Formats: sequence, C-alpha cells, structure tokens
Amino acid sequence: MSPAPVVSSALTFERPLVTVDVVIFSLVDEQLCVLLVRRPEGEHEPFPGRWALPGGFVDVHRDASLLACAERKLREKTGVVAPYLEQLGSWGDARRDPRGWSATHAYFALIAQPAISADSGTVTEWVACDQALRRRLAFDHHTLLGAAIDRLRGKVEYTSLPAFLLPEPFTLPQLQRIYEVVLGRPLDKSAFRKRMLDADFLVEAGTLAREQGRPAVGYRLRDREQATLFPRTFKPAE
Amino acid sequence: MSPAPVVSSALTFERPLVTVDVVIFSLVDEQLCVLLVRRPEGEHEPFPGRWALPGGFVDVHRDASLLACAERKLREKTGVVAPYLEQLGSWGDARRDPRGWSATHAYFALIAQPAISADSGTVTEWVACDQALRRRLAFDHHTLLGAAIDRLRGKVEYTSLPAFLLPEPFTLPQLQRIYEVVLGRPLDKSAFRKRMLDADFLVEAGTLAREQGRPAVGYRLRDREQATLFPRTFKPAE
DNA sequence: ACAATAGTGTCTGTAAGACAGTATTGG
DNA sequence: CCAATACTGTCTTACAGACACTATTGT
Repeated sequence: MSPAPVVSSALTFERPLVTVDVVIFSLVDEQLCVLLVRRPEGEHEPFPGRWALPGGFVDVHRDASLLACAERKLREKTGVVAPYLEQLGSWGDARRDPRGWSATHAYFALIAQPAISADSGTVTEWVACDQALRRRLAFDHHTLLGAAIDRLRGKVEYTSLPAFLLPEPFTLPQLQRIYEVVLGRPLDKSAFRKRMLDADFLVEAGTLAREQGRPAVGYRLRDREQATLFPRTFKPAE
Repeated sequence: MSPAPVVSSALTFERPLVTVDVVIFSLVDEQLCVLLVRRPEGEHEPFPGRWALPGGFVDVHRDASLLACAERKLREKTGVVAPYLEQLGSWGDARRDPRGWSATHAYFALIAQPAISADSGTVTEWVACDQALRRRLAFDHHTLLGAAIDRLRGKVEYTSLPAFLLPEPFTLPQLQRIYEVVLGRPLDKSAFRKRMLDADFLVEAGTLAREQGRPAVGYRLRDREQATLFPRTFKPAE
C-alpha cells in the first residue's frame, strides 16, 4: 500500500530532515587530504565544536536539486566551481541527528587547488585522510568519510580519477606519484605509462620543465566531466 | 554558513518530501524483468494510473532507516525477506514530484523467486526490462530504472551479481545463461567456468539432473550478503 | 661530463578466449 | 548406440609487470 494519505494534497505526516554533506578531497604536499569544518558552538547545536564534513540542510528555495545543493556547499567552502563531483550515497535513520529522523546525501569531490576557504565565519582545515579518520567527527561523518575513502581507493585501481586531483597541465610522472600515494604502493613506470596513454583520456598540452632533468610532456583531460574506466585493475590481489 | 537557524531546536524551515523506491529485478522465463506497480487513481494523486516503481514515503515512526524502509517496500510487494539489496543513489529536486520538493532514495534488489505480490490492493506486474523502459512511468522513474539497468549491466561484467537471480542450488550452465541474457552476448563455456570457480564464491551442493543429458553439479553462494568482484571485465570492448 | 629526470624496448609469465575433445546421463 | 548435456585439456594470444636501456635537460 502506498503510504500517501487519501487526500494527498494534505501531506500532513512528519517529514525527515534532509541534508547534504560533501567529502572534498585534494592534495596538500603530495598527501591525500580532506576538508573539515568546525561545528558552531551554540547551546542548542548538535556536536558543538566538533570537526565535521562541510554540509547542511537542503534549502528548498535556494537549491534546485541535491546536486545543486552539493555544488553550493563546495563553492561556499572552497570557491571551486566545476570540480569532479559524484554522489557517494545516502544515510538516513532515526538516530544519526539528535534533532530528529534525518537523511543525508553524501557527495564526493576531487579538486585540484586547495585554496582554503572563500567562506567567512567557519573554521576549515585540510586534514590528511587517515588522520581525519582518527578524529571524533560529528554525526555519522566517520562512516561517510570512510565510505568516501574506500570508494576513492577502490576506483583508483581501475579509473582515471586521480587526474582530477592535479592542476592542468600535468605530467605523467606527477600523475603516477598521485596514484602511488593513494594506492600506497609503487607502480611500474612503463606499465603505468602504457595504461594511461592507451586509455586515450589525455591530450598533450605542451612541455613542462622542472628544476632538474629532462622536461616532461604536459597533458590535459580530454573530458573533465567523467573519469575513464580501465579494463583491468592495476594488480589482482596476491 | 550552516543554514541551521540560531535556535536550532526550532527547525521551522520547510522540509522536502522523502521517499524510497526499489528497483526489483528477477528472472521470468530466462528474461530479466523488473517489478512495476500501478499508481492509485485518486483525484489528487500524482500520475494516477501510471506504472511506477514500488516505493513511497519514509515513515519516520515505522522505518528505523532508509534501508529498513526499502526492505519493507520489498517485503510488502514480494514477500521476499533477505535478498541482495544495494543502494542505487538518490534523486532530489524541486520538480520531480508535483506535491513539492522531494528526494527519493533508490535501491536495487535482486531476487530469485518472482512470487507475485503478497500485497493486497496494488496491481503489480513483472515486465521485461527493455519493455519497462519503453513505458511512460510516473515521476522520474524512467531515470531511476535506467540507472538501475546500467548499474546491473555494468556490474555483471566483473561481479557475481547474476547469481542472486537464481534459486539455490543452481548449476554453472544455468548461471552462464543468465550472464548471457543480461550481457546480451554469448560467453565461452570454458573461460566462464574457470572464472567462476577460480573466484571461489561458490560451494558445491549436490548434483542436479535435467530432463536429458548429464546431470550438473549444484552450487550455493558462499556469502549471500555481498557480490564477488572479478579482477577483470569479461571482455575489454573491441 | 655528470646528475637527474623523462621516456622506451624487450622479455617473460599469466590468464583469458577459442575450440576440440572427453564424460555421464536417459532413451 | 545415439542424442543431449556437462565438463576438461590444450593451444594461442594479448597484455601487464619487470627491468634495463636510451633521451634530454641544467650545471
């Protein structure tokens, strides 16, 4: 049976709270980091002063959609407008928010420039992923963050996702370093290059010199909207 | 800035509608089918009489969580209690429901027994996937269904998901047929069997005879909670 | 010339696909 | 013995990983 009442225009039953949270990843000093914000200290605030993921209630008058709401949160905290943004999932139950039954929609974003905070008022910090997981976060944000990291680590095995963490143009050695950082293991240079170039998601963009050594070919993404899937994982587990 | 008001215990702002929809897949005559329900005909009902995915409002007093709500919908429509159930994603915006800003949480379920409807009142039907996509469905259910089919087709390339569509115990030839149906192309028998047995997610369960020919070894899933990932896709696109 | 970094060539092992073969049942 | 289905063995090929090699820059 549909739970809609007979006179459906009434819709008088109790509605859950609806929020959006964004797990924003970026690189600081070749480390995978996530953006955290401090909860306000107010008397009636839940988890006052705790670290949390950026997010908040959906505003039915300002936000045309959940995605638009996530983009707004991201813009408010980082100033970044068009990043890689993907839905992570939703978590909803009666207990995750002391203010009542609530459902949150988590997104995860990859951005290149960790330009810290265009936002006024809120305290924000870039924190290394594993360190962030060890903090006591507000709500069930530990779960959300864990899911985001798992998803990212998982997808890195067979997608071009890490490329969204680099400012363009970037070089293949740079990209390989990011893969190695996220995966936590070294990769063979030759195999890595073959895979990246065969996947045909990069376009050449000039030459980039470093302090020392031979300059490298620069690349941009052919399509900044979506990641490329590789036909195999980097290495089947042993 | 968090949109929470200063005195947060008030929370007087307008809340979106929150629903759950479930895309329930099963096999009827070796065809991949999805369960549709007819929307009620009432005067004030949205999309009266249209076909739709089973779903409805979250009931904050009956449903402990979104997942529990999805399980309830599934149970009400099919009587199935412990299927494969995975979150597909959420869709929320101001226009998808004429009754107001609404967010739905879509789940997708794979069940073995298409026992039609333990539910009273509602008209339900198992419809072949591609045919269901051609119907004019209520709300944005065309989008949800499309996403579910894409997800299933995609995952079939590298997971054991189709095994959840078969009643246990099942045989490898049966399983292969399901893979072929969902993928829409034939698979090599030898390669298929090697892959399935190497993945080590099956346990032997007796022998199953057919009308004719040699009986086949029966198998059960080692773990009915989650699917197994294969290290490669079935065949890199050509 | 040398250090440092970028990029390539070549070998090898692994595993998937192709396909023909063998095995086991009922009539 | 034959049809029908289940299962296996062998060959080939593609490709990822290993690793040594060459290339190009600054000092």
